[in-house]
Amino acid sequence: MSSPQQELLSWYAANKRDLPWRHTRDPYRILVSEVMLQQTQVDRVLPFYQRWLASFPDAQTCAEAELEVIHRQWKGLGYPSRAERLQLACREVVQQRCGQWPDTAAGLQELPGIGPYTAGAVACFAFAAAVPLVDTNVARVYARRDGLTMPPDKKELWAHAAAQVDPGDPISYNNALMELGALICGARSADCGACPWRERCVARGDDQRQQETANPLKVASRKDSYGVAITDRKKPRHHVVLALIHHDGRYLVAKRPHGAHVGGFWELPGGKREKGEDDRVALAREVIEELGGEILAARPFVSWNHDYGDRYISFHCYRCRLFKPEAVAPLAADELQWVEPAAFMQLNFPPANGPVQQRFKKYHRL
DNA sequence: TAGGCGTGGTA
DNA sequence: TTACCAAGCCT
Repeated sequence: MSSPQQELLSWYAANKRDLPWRHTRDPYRILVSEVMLQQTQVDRVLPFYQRWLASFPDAQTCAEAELEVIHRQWKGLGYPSRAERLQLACREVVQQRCGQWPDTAAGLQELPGIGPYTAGAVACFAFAAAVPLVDTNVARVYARRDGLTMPPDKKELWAHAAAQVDPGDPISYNNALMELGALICGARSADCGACPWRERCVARGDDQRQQETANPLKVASRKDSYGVAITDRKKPRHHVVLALIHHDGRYLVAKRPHGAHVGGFWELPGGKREKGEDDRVALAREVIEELGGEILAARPFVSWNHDYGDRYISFHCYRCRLFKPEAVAPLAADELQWVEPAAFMQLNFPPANGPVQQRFKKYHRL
C-alpha cells in the first residue's frame, strides 16, 4: 500500500499539463504566473504570461515600466489592480532589497499583492520550501477526501494542508494537488473514476457531499431575518466516526444505554475523533472500546454535517469488516444486534443520524 | 470580516 | 438566461 502522497505524485507525473511556469525557478516569473492565476483559469493566463515576459523579462524591467504600459499589457485579463501591485512588489525588491526576493512565505507576504496563498506558492515553486498551499482547488480536494467539517476553519485548513505536504518533493506535491482540483475534482463535477485518491475519499460517489464542498473558501454566510450575517465561526466543531459493520449480509447495531443522551435509540458504534488521530485510527480505537473487536477493512460510506445550534458535528461513516465478527460484546451499549438490511431501515436512529439510512437505502436499492 | 474587484466560460 | 466558477487580495 503506497502513501497518499505517492499515489498523487504518480498520477501527476502521468497527467500533468505542460505549463511554462513549471519550467522555471525564477521567483519573478513564478510570481507573475501566480498573480495572473489569481481568480483566473490557466487557459486564459497562458497568452498573457508569454506577452508579459516578452515585455518585462525581469523584475527591474517591470519596476521601471510606465504604468500606462503595465496596464496595456494586462488589459483583458481582469482585476487590473493586480498588475499595479505586481509592479509595486517588483519596485520594492529592486529598489529596497537590491533585487533579492524574500525566500520565505512570511517574507514574501510583506510585499504588495502577495497574500498567504501567493506567498506560499512563490516560496515553494521558486525556493522549494515545503510549505502548505491552500487555494480553492486544495481546499476542495481536502474537504472532499478527508470529509472536513463545513464551513472549514481557515487555520485548521492550513494546518491540515501542512500535515500533508510531501517534504521530499513539495514542488510536485503542491502542483499536483492543484492539478487534481483543476482536472479531476472540479467544483461543478468530479471524475471520481479517474482520481488517484478514489479509494480513500470520503465524498466519492456522494453527490450531496460533493456539492457542499464545491467551494469551501466561499461558503455563503447565513443571514438572520434582518439580513445581518450570523458569525458562527466560534462554534465548536467535532469530528465523529461511525462503523457500519457487516458480516454475512447483516449489519451490527447497538442500543444506546438507557438514560444517556437520546437513550434508547439504536446507533452505530463510533465516537469522537481525538487529536492526532485520522479517521481509521479513531475507528479502530472506538471499535475496541465499544465492542472489543478489531477492524479488518474500512471504506468511506457516507459523510455529513449536523448543526446542533451550539456546535457542529461532522459525521463520517465507514463500511467495515471485523477480524472476528462473532466475538463482539456490548461493552458500551445496552444491547447489540445483527440485522438484515430491511430491518436496518426500520430501526429508530437519532435524528442527526438520518443520512446513514438514506445512504443505506440507496446502497441496497431498498 | 464581508464585500468589491474584471473578464470570460460553462451548465 | 441566470448563476456560478476561475492557482486571492485588500479594505
